[in-house]
Order: sequence, then structure tokens, then C-alpha cells
Amino acid sequence: MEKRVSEAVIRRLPRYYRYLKMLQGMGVERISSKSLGEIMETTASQIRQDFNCFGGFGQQGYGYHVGELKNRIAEIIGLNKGYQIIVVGAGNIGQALAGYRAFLQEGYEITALFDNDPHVVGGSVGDIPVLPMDDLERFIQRNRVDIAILTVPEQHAKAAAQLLCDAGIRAIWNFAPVDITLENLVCENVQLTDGLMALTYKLNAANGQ
Amino acid sequence: MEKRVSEAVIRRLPRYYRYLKMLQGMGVERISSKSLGEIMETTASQIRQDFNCFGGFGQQGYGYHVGELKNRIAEIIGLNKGYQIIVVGAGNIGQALAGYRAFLQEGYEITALFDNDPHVVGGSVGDIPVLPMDDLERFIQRNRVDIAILTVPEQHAKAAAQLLCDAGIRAIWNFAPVDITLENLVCENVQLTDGLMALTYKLNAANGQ
DNA sequence: TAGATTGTTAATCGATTAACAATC
DNA sequence: TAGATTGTTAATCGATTAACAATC
Repeated sequence: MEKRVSEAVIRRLPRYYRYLKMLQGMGVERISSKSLGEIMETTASQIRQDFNCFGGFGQQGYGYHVGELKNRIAEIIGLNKGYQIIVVGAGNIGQALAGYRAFLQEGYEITALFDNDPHVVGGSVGDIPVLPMDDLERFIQRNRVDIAILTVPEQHAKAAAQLLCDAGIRAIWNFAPVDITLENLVCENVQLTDGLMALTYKLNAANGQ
Repeated sequence: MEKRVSEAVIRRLPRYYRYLKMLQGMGVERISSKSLGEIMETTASQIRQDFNCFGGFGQQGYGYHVGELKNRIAEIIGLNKGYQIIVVGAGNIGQALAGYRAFLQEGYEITALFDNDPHVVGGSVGDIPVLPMDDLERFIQRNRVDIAILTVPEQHAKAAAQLLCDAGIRAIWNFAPVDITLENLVCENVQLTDGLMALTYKLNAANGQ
């Protein structure tokens, strides 16, 4: 039933969700691909093609029902299921992500942080305990963990990812500046520094370098 | 001389830089596009095409000199220039980014954070002072600021971006979950939540949803 | 019914990959 | 010189855009 979904489409799904949520919050009940395209600065064609990967949720002559479409996309992404997340590496970024409210609202719950530093182990970030790395494997075995956020220093990232994979984790959101690719595992490599450098390139290009 | 550089190529430049730095650190002096492609899990063709946007830096029959190639790419990105950065919004993420060491190593210096919360204003993050938002415009006028990191709450993001743009900022690295697009300004919208959702989709797709 | 807008097929465009002459 | 590997042109592939019949 579903066609093959390209990486480009997958990346646009959360953005559709975000705009539909905003429109719903504004009280908009129906929208055409044309209007949505204007708001999102994309083409109506692209929107209809994208939705068509998952079947038609519109009505000819009417357009799309905002609330229903939003719910359908949430379901496609899998937001209805709820997820338990651990953060591996309780440094600056790890702690910041653990305290980020927006995730909670979409059904993501962070249950524990892990670190080796005795200054943070035993403490907590908000209500979330910081546990020693030695407990990581056992924790995963005894608790449901759907996703691991990886925020350890660069030199430990590959080993930590392997450990997580061996322990049965099937999704890693990696913030270390290395590319993680492992079998039987999906991984999103964020590469913050790469993003800053891409911005830097564009800044210089815009200044007629 | 330079061809039009596509978004896809721009996004790959920092990754080339990262791998070349690693190879240099390992003492590798020369490399062919074939070997580099194997290491980076891409094709030799793509590597040669990408470099060719900026002119040829290789030598037939030999390959590329790692150190020289790394320096050329650093120069293309603009890493040789050094950048002064401010962080607007001193919450979790803002403070974490202000304390992130990796930026410093590449010539990025964070000079100030800005916030409205009296609990943080007047304090500092590491050595970096947290100043009141009211001082933002004046600070930009009196100090060199090349890039602004935007980490304010969603509802204030658009207004803060406009303020920065009006004050003369030409590059924004935006972490708020809204799309910023302004005239005369380059912007990198990070969209952390979108990334987590893309990962979620893939996790479910992998589990034979 | 007539107008609007979808779902879907066809055309276009751009990016990736392959091929190969140039040359170190 | 012969082998290796680039720079660059040509072929392929996939994604985006346009077009239009179907239909609410």
C-alpha cells in the first residue's frame, strides 16, 4: 500500500506536523495544498506528492481537514506510541536535552542520564537521575528504552554506540562529531559543528566572498 | 571561476573537513578519492565532483595531499577568518552551546549571552557574561558580532530574529522550532524536534510497521 | 450543476554516478 | 615509459514540478 518513502519526504514530515499544529492552534479547520504551500513556502505539487506516499487524506474540491491531517501525520511518524529515552553523557548538551520541555509534549519521556563523572553521577537533572555508566547495560535490560541520546565526548562515541547497540537499543540520536552507522540500528547524526560551518560558508558566500 | 555550489555540496564540506582532519591526525599524508570514498562511505565520483566546484586540488596519478586539501576546504568554508558569536536566550540549550568547546577550536568565539530572566542576567556561563536583552542592540553596535545563536522560546523567536536582523546581524543559527527566513540574512534552522521525529519514523519503519 | 481541488501520471530538472581522456 | 588517478564530460537516476482527469 505504501510507496517507498524517500529520505527527503521523511525529513519534511515533522515540518508538516509542526505547521498543521500551528494552524489548528489558530482555529483553521480546512486547508488546500495551495494555501499550505504558500504558508510553508513550498509547492502544492510537492505537498500532494508527499502525502500520496501514505494514501490520500484529502477531499477533492474541499482540500484537507487540518485536525485530521495533523493526526494522520502524527500517526505516520509514530507519535501516538510514546517513547522512553535515555541520555548517555550528562555534559552540557546532554543535560540541556534532558531538560528540554518540547519533547515531553510529543510523548517522549527521558527516564535517566548516564555518565562517568563522579561530580554528576548520583545527582539529577530536574527529576531525572544521573546514573553511572556501569549501570547502563543492566538498566536497558530491566527497563523499556526506545531511543538513546548520545552526548558523550567524541573519543568515546563509537564505543558507547556499540555498547548501546549490543544492549538492544535500536535508535540512537547522536550529537557527537562522528558518524555512527551500525547494523540493526537507526541513527540520526546531528553534527552541530557541521551545521555551524554550513552557516559560515553561506555567510561568506552572501558577502560576495 | 567557481561554479554554482548546491546546498548538497555545502552540507558535505564540513564532513570532508572533519575526515581530513582525522586523517591528518592519524599521520596520513596523501589520499585518493577512491580511498576517501571508502572511508566516508560515498563514491569517488562524488568527491571529485564536489571538489571541482572550487577548482582542482589534486594531482593526477597521486591523489590529494591531506594537509593541503584540509586547509583548502577550511578556507572555502571560511574557517581561517574567526568569528565572534552571541547567544540570544540563556536557557538550557543556550548555555550548553555557550559552553561547547569544539567551536572554540575552529575559531568561533562566544562573547556574550542575552536573556530577560533576572535569575541568570548579571551572571556568567564559564567566562561569558549574561547580559539583559535591553543591551542587545547596543552591544551589537559597539562590538563585532558575526553570528547570533538563537535559543529563545518559540513564541519569541520571530521577534528576536527580526531585532537581530535590524541591528545588522547577517547570520543566525536558530534552535527555536520555527522557520526563520529574512532578507539579507542567512539562517540555519536546526529544528531539534524535527530530527527526533525523523529518527522516530525510521525506527518504526525499521520495525516493519 | 459548476467550481474547486484532489490524486496521479507525465515532464522537467538537478544531483549522482559512470566513463574516459589528460597528465602526473 | 607504464600505472595510477585526477578533472571533466556524458549517462543515469531520483526528486520536484506541471498537467489533468477524477470527483467531491
